[in-house]
Amino acid sequence: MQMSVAELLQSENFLHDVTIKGWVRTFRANRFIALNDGSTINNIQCVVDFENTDENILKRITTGAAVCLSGTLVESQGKGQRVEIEVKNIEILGDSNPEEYPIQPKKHSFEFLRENAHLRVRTNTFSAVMRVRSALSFAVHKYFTENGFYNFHAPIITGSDAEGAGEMFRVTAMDPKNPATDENGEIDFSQDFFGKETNLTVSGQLEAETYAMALSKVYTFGPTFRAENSNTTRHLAEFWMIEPEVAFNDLDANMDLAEDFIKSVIKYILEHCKDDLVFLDERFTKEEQSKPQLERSDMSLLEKLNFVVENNFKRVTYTEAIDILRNCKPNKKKKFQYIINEWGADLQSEHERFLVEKHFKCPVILFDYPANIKAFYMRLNDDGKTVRAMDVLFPGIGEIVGGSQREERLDVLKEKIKALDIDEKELWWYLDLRKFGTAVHSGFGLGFERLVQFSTGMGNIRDVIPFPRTPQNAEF
RNA sequence: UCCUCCUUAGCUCAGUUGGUUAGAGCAUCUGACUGUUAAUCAGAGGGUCCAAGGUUCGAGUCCUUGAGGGGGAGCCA
Repeated sequence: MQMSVAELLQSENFLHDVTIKGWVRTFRANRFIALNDGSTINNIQCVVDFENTDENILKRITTGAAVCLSGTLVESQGKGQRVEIEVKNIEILGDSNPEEYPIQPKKHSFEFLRENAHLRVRTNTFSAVMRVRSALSFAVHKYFTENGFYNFHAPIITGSDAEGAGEMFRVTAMDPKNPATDENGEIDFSQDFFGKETNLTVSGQLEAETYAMALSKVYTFGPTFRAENSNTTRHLAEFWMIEPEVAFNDLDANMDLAEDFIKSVIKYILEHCKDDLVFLDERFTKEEQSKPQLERSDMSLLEKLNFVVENNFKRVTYTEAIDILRNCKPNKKKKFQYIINEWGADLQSEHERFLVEKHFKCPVILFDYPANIKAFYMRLNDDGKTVRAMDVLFPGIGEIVGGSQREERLDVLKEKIKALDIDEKELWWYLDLRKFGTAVHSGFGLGFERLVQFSTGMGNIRDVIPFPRTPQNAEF
């Protein structure tokens, strides 16, 4: 009977004739194979009768080798594990030359493992992170499905350049050495594949709005591309974004949704990824201990996750936040790099961090931002100077959600578009939504990798996605 | 894009004020041992000190330029 490591470790009975396939993590004392198949963070100990085993086979049991073992699941004679496999037969499926295999049974730096991203998932940390990532992804679909949302696949290739969410990657089928040109020598996109200039999507929001205005509750969860030259621990050029959009929701309902959604998916992994989270919790604690005392987190990873699930996010208007910041110690003592003097200033990450990590000490939702620092589609408040925007700020990673109530009034939206010098014709279909059966509606974007970062305690966003794409890096 | 730090053995890292033959732990190989938990013990092999140029009697060490990487900032999710 072929079984996974996870199944065997949970087995209540001792079993004869079990077969298991996996990769060797360590081979100790010519006798003990620690075998892992990715089904769990834990290895199963497989005891080889080395005195009666061909020496040529024993030599091929090396770190990284793929093997098929069969034998009996028995109570372990040693400490450290409940059960183990008494091996009767060994088959080497795939050798792993120990002189060349980069993953050793020791601590590697994340930088080194990033260069070996095709092999790094064979380590405890990365396999744990990727299992949690998978569980979170499932929890996202589960939450929305159970709450009456329809999954909507937004296009990856987009023809509108009015999304305003940053630099885009151009999509073209033209020969870069010999592109079609018009009579002035300019590149003529009308001769390109789509007959117009096209890019990879930076957001599915505008398209999601169209679907929300028919299906009421929709969400997209897909790849998103930004050609920004961002070199930080929380930016990727290719990342996965979750964007719900709900007809008839105002900003309050939008904030309720964001908070309930985040709590729900974190609760899901707390219930379903216990072993992985316990491991990541220990890893996180060890890493924190190597940091200077001031920068250390005062909660463990599991404490942070439970805290988020059990406590309400603090909701504060931009105006209130400015008041708090203007009167806080670091501002008065000029400890901030950017001093907050007046209403209207854009908040820097040092200010967001202060509010979340020092002042409120919990997740914070900031809302009602000045109109001029936010996107054109956000609904203008009656005060004429703020918009119904909201950001969810998390400790350690900053902005995890950015969203808003959308401007549903045609005349107001048209004026905004005009003021920002955006070509109205580009957005004809977006404006149609306001012409035909317009309604209050809201939504937000949540960076999936930032959620995985928070959930796993990983410091660098490049370590929570299988193959990170960043400036100057698209290996694998 | 800006600021800052780093680049020495397969990996992680030491290397003093510029001074003879560049070190350690782990890994690998050889041998011993065998109920181990990143096994242990003994021995061996392993280096274009990121690259180019410069200062100097002498450069891993100082200077300049370049490349790659980390952290921070901006942009944002």
